[in-house]
Amino acid sequence: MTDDGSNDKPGAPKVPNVPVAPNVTLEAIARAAGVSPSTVSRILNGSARVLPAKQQAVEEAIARFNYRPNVLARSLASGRTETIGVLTQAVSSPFYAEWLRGIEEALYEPGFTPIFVSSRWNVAEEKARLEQFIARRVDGIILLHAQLDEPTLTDYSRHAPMLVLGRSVQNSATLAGLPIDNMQGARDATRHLIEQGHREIAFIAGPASHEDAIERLEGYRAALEEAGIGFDADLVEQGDYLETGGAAAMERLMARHPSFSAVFCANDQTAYGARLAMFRRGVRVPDDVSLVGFDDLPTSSYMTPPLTTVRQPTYEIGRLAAQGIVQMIRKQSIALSPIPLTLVTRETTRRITPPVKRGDTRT
Amino acid sequence: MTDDGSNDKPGAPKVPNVPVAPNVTLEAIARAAGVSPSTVSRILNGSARVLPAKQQAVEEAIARFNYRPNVLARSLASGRTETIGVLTQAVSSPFYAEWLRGIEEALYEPGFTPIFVSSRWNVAEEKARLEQFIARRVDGIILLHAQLDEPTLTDYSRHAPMLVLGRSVQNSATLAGLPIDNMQGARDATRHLIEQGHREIAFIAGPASHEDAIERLEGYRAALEEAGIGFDADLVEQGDYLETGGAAAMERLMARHPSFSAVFCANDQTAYGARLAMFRRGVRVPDDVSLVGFDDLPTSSYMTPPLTTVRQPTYEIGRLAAQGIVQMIRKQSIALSPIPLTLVTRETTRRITPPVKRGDTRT
DNA sequence: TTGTATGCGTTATCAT
DNA sequence: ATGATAACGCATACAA
Repeated sequence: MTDDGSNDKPGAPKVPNVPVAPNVTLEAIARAAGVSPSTVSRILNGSARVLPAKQQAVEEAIARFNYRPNVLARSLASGRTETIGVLTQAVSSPFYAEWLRGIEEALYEPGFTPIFVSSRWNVAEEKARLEQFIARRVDGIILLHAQLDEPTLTDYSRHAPMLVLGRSVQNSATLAGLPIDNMQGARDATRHLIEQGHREIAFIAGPASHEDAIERLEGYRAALEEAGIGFDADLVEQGDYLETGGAAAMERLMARHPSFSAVFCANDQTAYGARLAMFRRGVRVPDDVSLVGFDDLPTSSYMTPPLTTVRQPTYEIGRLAAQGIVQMIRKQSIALSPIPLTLVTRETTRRITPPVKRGDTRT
Repeated sequence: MTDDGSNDKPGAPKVPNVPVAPNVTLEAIARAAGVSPSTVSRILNGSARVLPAKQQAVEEAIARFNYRPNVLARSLASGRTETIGVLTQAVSSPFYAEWLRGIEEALYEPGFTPIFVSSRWNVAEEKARLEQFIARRVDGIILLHAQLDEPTLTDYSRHAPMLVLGRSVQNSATLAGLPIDNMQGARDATRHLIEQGHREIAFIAGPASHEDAIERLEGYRAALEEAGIGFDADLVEQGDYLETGGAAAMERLMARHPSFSAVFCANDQTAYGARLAMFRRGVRVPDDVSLVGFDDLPTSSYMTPPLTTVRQPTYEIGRLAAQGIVQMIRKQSIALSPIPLTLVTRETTRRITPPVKRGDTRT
């Protein structure tokens, strides 16, 4: 294993011989310092007072051998892994990025390490990944948009406390949900359009299998109805939360029903696609058509023009989730209130009725 | 631990009682199936033939108890963790997203699990994370843009084989680099601009501390010089690889030296910022100024207009890296050739000289 | 083919 | 305060 012997590769330069000893054990440290393994363990964990002299000797030995405790052995013995399983639908989605960052940063201080995996929008894989977490004996689990049904989640939560983001569940000591108010966000966005004078407002929906996509559709519908405009199914096109779907939906919309003055997209990626489709057709935003997205991805403020959208405070949500799961692990009770979303008015929407009274038209 | 006893919370509905047994051990399975622990182990790992009868009995017991082997114990005993440490500079950067996806997917088949962490562009943290990997006894390590010096890397590679993406190192059995040809990519991009008739080509650089940022600057310079145009330091502004830096640099550029006809940005994010700055000033792209980025982020093809940029096949690089590290773990030799980059010509660049001869001007 | 015994590197429970 | 000693849950060399 530890042969640092003859390099048979001719011409391979001698690498500088740096002192990081492989596989030093706690026992070796104990021997070197002339104490018992337990003492070393105690010093490592600060779990008891030790004579300064021995403390010194041990610390010196640790430094000299560059000793690193074996996390596996430690976890096996202690029953704690200091590890949080984080399940996303897709690690690479720009939408999850900020969540992950929030989680990672907030987990750093209390000393937990996140393990990120993705289920690739696949329920079977979601289940497999959860079982992997359990097999790894994670101390807690954070789910981003779980698709599994609640009984199953409750079931898994018996192994480790679980926090589900973007979903409301029957809260217990080991299972909690942090709902996000998609309905309200979508309603606010639509209201904004209505206030700007828009009446024919198209909607490009997300996948019908997503709870939040449905909620956003409902928010759109609710705002329409409360304004007395009424919902027109003809103005709704199906997207898939991706740019390609947004572009395709927009094409269909323009072909079928070209009279709308505004489009509300179920998420920003969809809006990107829609924007491109309009650009191709020479439709100007916002001069000809107003455009609103949902999520406020980092790049949305750099679109041309910058996209008006509904902001999810994902980084903050991530932090909240991390703090929450740690509290659950420590068996402290937590109170999670639904996350409100806020409309960020940028430059893809425009008023199409004459401004009311002596309107001071600041956007 | 396993008290599923009285809920003291009044009104809490009885959750469906689902059968996932906590902490079943291999030994319990052995007992239930009437065989020895080793037999169970053998069946689990397929490490030896067993009588079909016993095989059946064991499998049935496993199913009945919903048994999941404890990964920690298994790893501690076997010395293998089936785990790959993946160090990024920032999990949330759109730039790393596709790499992670490639790595994750390619690691899936051989049965390895990636552990993603980020060092947040901090060398000290990079080191800390690496030591964490070692403490976790990962079987291999993939580094995305390591900042640590080569001797240190070589040192760490004694614990687990390491693969460094975007960098060339002295290859050995345990340390390998997969360089990316930034210089070539930048030169191609600049050449493209030159071929389009541009002479005054500005450059917004990346952070000087980044090797690849320097290479890109060199590529830009090389193309200029080989075309006899010559490098003009006055046309170079400092960016930071982020949108904000790109916007600020563009502002300075326009104020200081407004005569350029094209801008080449060290990465796409910088280009996004530059694009916005021009939009604000009413400078049209590509009519007034041509714009080229670097990286080809997923959203770049949805910019308005879609961004001409240098494409890094990140997903494929991720897959390559994953396959490579597995081979190194299996002590197979690998050959990594530098990754070539390709220019993706989209719509932010435009020819500013009359087309040569009967030019058929397809973009 | 199968079972027994030992080890993996810690933590934790005892005494002392 | 410190040191033996027994878990932790599994793999594996060895014996049968």
